[in-house]
Amino acid sequence: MYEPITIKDIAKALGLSTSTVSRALRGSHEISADTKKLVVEYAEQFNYRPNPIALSLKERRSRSIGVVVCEIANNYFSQAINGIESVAYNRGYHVIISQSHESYEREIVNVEHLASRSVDGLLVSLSAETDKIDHFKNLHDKGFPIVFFDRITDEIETHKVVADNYQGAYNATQHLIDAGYRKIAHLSSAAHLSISIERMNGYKAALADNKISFNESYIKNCNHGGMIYKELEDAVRSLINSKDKPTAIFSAGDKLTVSCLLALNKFKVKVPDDIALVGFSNSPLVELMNPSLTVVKQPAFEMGQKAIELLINLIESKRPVTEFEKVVLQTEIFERNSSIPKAKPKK
Amino acid sequence: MYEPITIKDIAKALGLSTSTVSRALRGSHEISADTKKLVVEYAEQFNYRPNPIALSLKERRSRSIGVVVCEIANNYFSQAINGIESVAYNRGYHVIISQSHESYEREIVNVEHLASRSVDGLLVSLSAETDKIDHFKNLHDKGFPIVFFDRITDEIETHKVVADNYQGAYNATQHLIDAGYRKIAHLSSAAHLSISIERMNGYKAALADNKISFNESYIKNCNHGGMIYKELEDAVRSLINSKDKPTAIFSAGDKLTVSCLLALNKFKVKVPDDIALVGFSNSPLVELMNPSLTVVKQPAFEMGQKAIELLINLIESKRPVTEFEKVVLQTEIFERNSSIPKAKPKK
DNA sequence: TTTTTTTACGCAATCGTTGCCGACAACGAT
DNA sequence: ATCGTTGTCGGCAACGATTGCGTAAAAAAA
Repeated sequence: MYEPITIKDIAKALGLSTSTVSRALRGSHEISADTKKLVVEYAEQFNYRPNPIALSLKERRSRSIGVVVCEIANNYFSQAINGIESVAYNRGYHVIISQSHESYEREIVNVEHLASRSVDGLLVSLSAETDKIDHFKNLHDKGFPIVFFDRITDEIETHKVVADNYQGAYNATQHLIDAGYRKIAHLSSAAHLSISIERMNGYKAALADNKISFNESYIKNCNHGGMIYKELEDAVRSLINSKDKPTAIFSAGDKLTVSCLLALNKFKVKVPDDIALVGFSNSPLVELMNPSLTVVKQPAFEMGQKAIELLINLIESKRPVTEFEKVVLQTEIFERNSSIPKAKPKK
Repeated sequence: MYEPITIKDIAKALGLSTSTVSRALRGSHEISADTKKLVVEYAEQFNYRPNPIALSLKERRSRSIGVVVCEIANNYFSQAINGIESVAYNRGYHVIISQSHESYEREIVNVEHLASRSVDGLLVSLSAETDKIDHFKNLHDKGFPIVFFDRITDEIETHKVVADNYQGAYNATQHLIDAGYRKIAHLSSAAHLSISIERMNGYKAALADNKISFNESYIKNCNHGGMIYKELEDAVRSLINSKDKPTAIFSAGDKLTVSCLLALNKFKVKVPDDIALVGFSNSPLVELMNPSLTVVKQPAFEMGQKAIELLINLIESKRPVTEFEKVVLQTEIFERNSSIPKAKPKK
């Protein structure tokens, strides 16, 4: 079987003690040049690699961090993970990814699994189902390093990284208004999520600034964040069948935006002629869609980078950190065909 | 700071030895019911969790497996990873994902990093740049468990999981031929990859079976698997500018297919009127594209599941395994608008 | 009562590595 | 010749958990 060489093997082969070998390998000044050379060459020849598990046990840290997201098959998260990885790699950390699939139960299980000493810290974006956060609070109270990104919570004081969801939603809504749409529905994920609240506020503010009254029946929430297609389809159906049918939809999530277009196609609703569509999305493919989608894009890669930087700072900090940072990065809107200016009505 | 409770703490608090505590926790018959109850209740109260790192060191295994893929922001791989995760989770394994970004160097670094005793086995899909596989061979020769999936190699004898790329490519090509296209170009990833070879063979076989002569100039390879857009764009440009311009393109990869459509749009080539397009893709979004894409879809989730099952079997096998399995799963073709039957020419 | 068996627990080694302390030789200074 | 210093290196313990072996006390058998 696969039995890698250890420091003991080297010590035995060379007639030295393990401590001498260890020091020689780490270049300690207490070891003579001759011995060092001997040890280093032997180690190289037999391809010695220090056992990271033994090191973890000794140093009481694993040099790995856990990422808890709802889904990696989501452009926003896979881009964020790329950002996370790029920094983690350079700073000598492993990244362990776990998916909640928007389930509260699975999030708890994953967090427990990761936190029980196999990672040094956690990078978290809450699942859509999660409305209680005791599983994070307990860890955080014990001093376990956690950084939230994207879907954050106010109940825990720690570093946080988010996009400017308010402004992004405001811009999207304003863009629709500028294009001549006034009956704008809002399709969102679970209502309690931070991103949902902020985007909703941006949407409302844009309406208010344009003296458009807010219509409660235009708001549709999908509590499973679009994971369950039927939920989304029902929401879209009720919108297009409502008495005062909206002329545009602003959707607040990657999966929601795309699924919404799917549902509209299915219902033979023409976009943007019958209903315009603008949504949050990080997919590079929306440009190729029929019609090409106007989207608000989050700086996912940068958010991931910033989040893990903050986390590693927490982990490597000598004394307990009490001052926390909230990083807010700007979104960008890409205007395409799904929201081209509305033809003047009733001529 | 965060200092979790250990078996020693329990022993000290209860005036027992660590061995007694350990045995009590694992329900050994050598421990009296009273002592067991005492220990278990104390452990529960203080939320004791065994230190997985100490266990790893003792048992010489980490109960985690490494996944080496080119990119997780790719529908095929994120779906495959979901399959991997679903099985790993149930069998008590962690999954550590690393991305090569199609780079040979990074693949080597990642593999070394993972294999130096932080994972019990490896699930590998080769990067597009990889043409030497010594880094895997060395490990495999030492008895380190590896299972290849998707992009495999013939040079290492172990379990493998692939889609029926030959048949998938054959079907795609035949589909184009049935729709009236005969000048079919083939856009592929690096030529040496197993998937490229198999798909090329399927493509050639379909041409031959329909008595269409093979045209070398219709073959374009992107050695970076579509990671570098310009490479792909150059390939598409040279196809549409060639003397005997093809009327259809069969592309052999997720990123290639989508980028190809992007390039064709950019060059104002109408799909499918000017050039039809069929490609391998696992994106759920191709249905929404303009035009909706005809694709060959791989059973990614199932491939991931099967691959990790085989890997765990290897890891947990008592004696060295010498009989290896090659699992081949069928692809499925979804016919859409990018390959609708060609209008009769020259009327 | 004596011997044997059973019960219930502790001791110490182990996994691979590092930190601390002590040992011992060679050396120059006194 | 003695002392202190410096340069090299080994021994031991520790990180947290498991486990084979040993053994005291209690229970059962003689």
